[in-house]
Amino acid sequence: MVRNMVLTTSEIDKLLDNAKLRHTKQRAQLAKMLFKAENRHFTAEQLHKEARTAGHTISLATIYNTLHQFRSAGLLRQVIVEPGKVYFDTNTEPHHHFYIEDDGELLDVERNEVKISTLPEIPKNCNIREMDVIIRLRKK
Amino acid sequence: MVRNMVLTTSEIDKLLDNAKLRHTKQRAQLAKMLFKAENRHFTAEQLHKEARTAGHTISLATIYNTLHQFRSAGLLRQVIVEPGKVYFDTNTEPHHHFYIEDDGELLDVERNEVKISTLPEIPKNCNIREMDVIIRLRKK
DNA sequence: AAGGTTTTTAGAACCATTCTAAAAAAGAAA
DNA sequence: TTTCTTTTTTAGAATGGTTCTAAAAACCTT
Ligand SMILES: [Mn+2]
Ligand SMILES: [Mn+2]
Ligand SMILES: [Zn+2]
Ligand SMILES: [Zn+2]
Repeated sequence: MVRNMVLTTSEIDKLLDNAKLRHTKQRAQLAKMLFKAENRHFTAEQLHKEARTAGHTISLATIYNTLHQFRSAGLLRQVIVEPGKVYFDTNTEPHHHFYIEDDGELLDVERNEVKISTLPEIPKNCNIREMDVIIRLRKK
Repeated sequence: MVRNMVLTTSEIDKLLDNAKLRHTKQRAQLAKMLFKAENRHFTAEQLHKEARTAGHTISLATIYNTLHQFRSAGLLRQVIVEPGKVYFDTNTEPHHHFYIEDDGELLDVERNEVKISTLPEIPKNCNIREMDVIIRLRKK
């Protein structure tokens, strides 16, 4: 998918088709807000506020529904760094995070920026699903 | 602190003294439940249920109060791996975790079992507070 | 346009956690 | 021990992010 600019209408159509989701006003608006050049980390409520500010009429329930649908389609992933709050991430490549605790900001760390040379033995009967590295930061 | 057995009454006294907490029945009961030979990972509600089962009369509010006090005293740390739920950990050494997603179980990974040879550049004006590695597992 | 299906929505429900404020316990002073 | 002050415990209310419910709106096919 092209990602070096705002998506065109036909690119949004394609995105929703690929995700096997019907083309609705709300899904198109959210797709357009989310899938631009830069990756983003955000919560459902932040996105809701942003959509309303942009003049879109969309309920919080639809934000949640759509985010989960995008996630099932592999367009978003979740990041858990704080109790009682879920971040969504447009970067679906395996990667890691800085978390600036002072203001709740997440920053990407490319996978190759953290070189892990030794791994512990995995418990029997288990497979690795994912490995998260979270580097928690405080501002000086 | 001795940790290769159940704590004696005087060891619990010492633990509460060090934490600058008054010696109450509830705090002593919880300390005795928590600080044994093996480290534990648990939620507040799990601990509440366990305390009631052991015949102790203690409210959930006191469980939360005490866990936070123990944490401030450096006797416990929190682990965040799932939305809407906080795990407490009696292992306060820097270390990492396996998280078995199927049954919500946390397992310790010693710090030296994960060798990290390259770290990304830390954003300006920030210091590392902590680094968490969570290896998410699924049962075969 | 009609009919059947999916989506959106407002508001209720949920649930782990925190808060409130009153009763109980602890400690100090006498 | 009695009294006084401070801290702790507690039941239950409140909170807040998320999910659920079920009815209205939008969508798609015929
Ligand atoms: Mn939020
Ligand atoms: Mn719990
Ligand atoms: Zn990211
Ligand atoms: Zn641990």
